[in-house]
Order: sequence, then C-alpha cells, then structure tokens
Amino acid sequence: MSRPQPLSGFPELLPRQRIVELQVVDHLRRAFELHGFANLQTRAVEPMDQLLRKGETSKEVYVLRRLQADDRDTSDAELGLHFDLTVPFARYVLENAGKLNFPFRRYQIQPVWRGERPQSGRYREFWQADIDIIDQGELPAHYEVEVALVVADALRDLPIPAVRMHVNNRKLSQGFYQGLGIADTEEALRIIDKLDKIGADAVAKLLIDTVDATPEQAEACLKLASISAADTSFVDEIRALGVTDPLLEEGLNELAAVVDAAAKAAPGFVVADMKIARGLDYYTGTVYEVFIEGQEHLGSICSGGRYDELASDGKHTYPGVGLSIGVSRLLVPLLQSGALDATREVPTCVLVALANDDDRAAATGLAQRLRGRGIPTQVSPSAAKFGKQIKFADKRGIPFVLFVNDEGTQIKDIRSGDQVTIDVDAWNPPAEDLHPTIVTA
RNA sequence: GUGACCGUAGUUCAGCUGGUAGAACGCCUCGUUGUGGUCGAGGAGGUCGCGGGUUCGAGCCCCGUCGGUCACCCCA
Repeated sequence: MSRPQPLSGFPELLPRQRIVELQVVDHLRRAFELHGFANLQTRAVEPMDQLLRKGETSKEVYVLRRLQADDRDTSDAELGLHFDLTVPFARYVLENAGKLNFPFRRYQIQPVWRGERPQSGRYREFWQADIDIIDQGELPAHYEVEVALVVADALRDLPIPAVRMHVNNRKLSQGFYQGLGIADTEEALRIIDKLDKIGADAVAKLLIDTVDATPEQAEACLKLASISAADTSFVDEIRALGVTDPLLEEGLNELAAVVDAAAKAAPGFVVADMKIARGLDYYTGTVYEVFIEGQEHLGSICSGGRYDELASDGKHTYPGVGLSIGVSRLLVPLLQSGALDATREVPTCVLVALANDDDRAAATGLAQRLRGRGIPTQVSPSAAKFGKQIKFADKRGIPFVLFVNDEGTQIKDIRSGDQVTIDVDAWNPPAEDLHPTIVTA
C-alpha cells in the first residue's frame, strides 16, 4: 500500500472547501484594508534566538536544518519556522524602522507552524490573519480599542456562528495577585486560565500548592476570575474585593477605557472577563480572546493583546497592539463537519459542450467571448455524448452548459433543465451564479 | 514528550468461539445508439496499515512498529 496517508496536524482542503476558505480570507482582507492596514509578507523562518527571545516556547518551534549541514558547521545561524506572525513582525519593524512611517499598521495572512501534538482544532500548520499597530516610543491607548473594532468588523458578515470578544488586562490581574501578596503572579495567571477546564476547586488547590497561596488568597483569586461585565460595572465589583495595588489600579483604568469605548462603538461584542489570562507571554496590558458563543470549550478563534517591549533594539522601543484570527481553527472544523460548503467545486460558470472534436476551435472562441465579459468558462474535455458532458458539469456543480445546434447557440441551466437560445455576447448568468458562493448547512 | 483508544474496498462501516472478504453509498458499462439527474441490469475495485510470532489455518490471538483520534502540556 503505497498510497500516501494524510499527515496529522497539516490539514489540506478539497477544492470546494478551499473555495470557502479563499472567500473568507478575501473578506478579511477587504475589512482590514477598509481600515487602512497595509499588507505585509514575512519570510517563513526566523533565527532561533529571535523566536526563543520571549518565553519558553522552544518546544513548539520547528527547527530548520540543511540536509548537507556539517555537524561542526556553526556558520549558519539556527533557523526555525515562525509560530505566530507577531514576533516576525516585531523583528521586521526593527529591521526596517528607518523606512516605515509610524504609527504603522499592517495585516498579514500567512501559515504558521507549531511543533505540538495535534488534536481537535489544533494543527501543526495553520493560517493566521493578523493585524497590528505599532508606534515609536509611546502607543496611544485608543489603538487598543481600534484593533478590537477592526476584528469586530472583519468577523461580521462571515457565515460563522456568533462570536464575542473577552477582554482583560494583565496589569489588572497581576496587580491584584500582587496586592494580595502572591509572589509568582505569572504562574497564578496560568492557573486561573485553567478555570473553565478543571473547575474552581482544582484551581484553588493548584494555587495553594503551586504559588503558596493561602485558602483566603485562592478564594479571592477565584472571586476576581468570576467577574465579567459588558460595561464598566466590573470596576466597582473588583474594588469591593478590597485589594489595593498601583498596578491593579492602572489595569482597572485601562480596561475600563477599552470596554467603555468598545461598548459604544460595537454594542454587545466586547465583554470584560477577568479570567482571560492567556496569550503569549509578551503581552503587557490589554489581552483579547474571541470565542464562538456557546462553543467556548473549543478555544479562542482569535486572540491578541498589547505588547510594550517586544520590538526593542535597546535604544528604541516600538510598543504595539494586535490581534490574530485563527483562520484554520475557525474554518477547518466547520468545513469538515459540512456546516460550511461552496455552491460548486470549480469557479466555472459555463461549460461549452462539444458536438464533435473538430468544433473545439469554435467552442474555444465562444468560451473566450464569455471570459472577455468576466464569465468563468471552460470547454468540454471531449465530444462525448451530450449526456456525459452534462454529467461532467453536474458533478462539478457547473450551473450552465452551452450548446451550438440547429437552433443556434443555446444555454441550458442544468438545475432546472431550461434551455434557451442566447446571444453569447449579451447573455449573463444570474449574479448569484457567476461565482461559487458559500452555503451554510 | 506522557497516556488512552482506534487502523478492513474511493467513503462510511459490518465481519460470530480463529476456517481464506461483505453491505451501503460512490465509480464504470448497458437499457436510453448525441441532452444528465430517477429506475433497472451488469461490472470494476481489498497482499484486512506494516513486520514478526502462535496455529493445520489469523481480518480476528500475542509482540513490535508506523499512522490516526482524543486527553495532558501549550496555544489560534
């Protein structure tokens, strides 16, 4: 059995699924460009020290090596495939700082790679659609609202279930833990993040065992994590817990500003949620996670945050804020379950039938006239029986077959069976048939 | 990296206490001799993931291996 087997974690789509994915990506592009984001493409590889600069993500990185590399040859810096688009972007900004105009906004839609064991909704190669705004020295807080609203726009009108963005602020959580007297606030954050998965009791136990929290401190952490609100009412709720800390205060003010502005601009999309802790460890303030409503257990389909220190050459710092939509995570499950599909598996709108093989030149001419007016057309592969040529179209979902016969030039809608004489230079398919479209189950 | 479960036509699956391979759908042909879909008849397609072992005999039992799914870790 030499037939290749699929490789787990490297999803590949069928043509009709890819049509859906392409249209979704086009939609995202349009939304990003409407907000003035310029596109950027960065190389697939980064030096390992760049990738590992922040945090212990090392085991997630695929390392690249030349087959002929000599063991003793250390002249080539070790290279790894990028695991997100933010780290390469930060590197790119530093590298091109002199040629870019700040604040700089860009979007990037590319594959990323993570060397982890795949499971449902988690892949080793997947696509991200990333937007970021980076400034020089200082990054105004209003950009934290803007990127959230761009994502709200981008995800609107997509044929996907309703989504909601949960927002928190790392200063708020870590300031709270700090004010409470917990030393390892990073680890506390990580534990709180497991709340939905393992439950409150297990989290409390972990806090007590791992970061030496007292039962009372653990209780307070859980109380904080339970707070969420679609408006700024969370501020008073948190203050009522009686913990004071300058960092907490800063976080409260920042989060309140983001939630307030977002609630006005996109009512119902953003909710402050104190148990949001995740994201890569370079985030320093606001953090975002977007979930499919009612499907929170599937994980976030988009996440991001503010990072003040990621892009820094020691002399200049370029703080940024951005969000990354997990295109594969969002679409692959919907495609594989059949919840999303395309109306056909080819772009072709018209198949030109062939009465006999000598007619191919004439048929090609007709096809070219249709293409000249933007109608995707292909000529039948052979002058087989007309029944077979119609079946060829039917199997691919091509809606129209063009015949040249005694009646003249006729077009048949193979769904209805209607066949009418047309003028090739004037006929147009219904707008919804010109290109494949997305259908939801 | 750790653990659990699973690998049989293109696909989804069945296959009894071990006795030499099945269904449905899909595909091809014909009925319908150049206008499909329905219906009917016929047909092609499998070294049962791979390697070894036990046995007179293995899809089935044992060992190994590769692959897949899920969970942990981490994250989109």
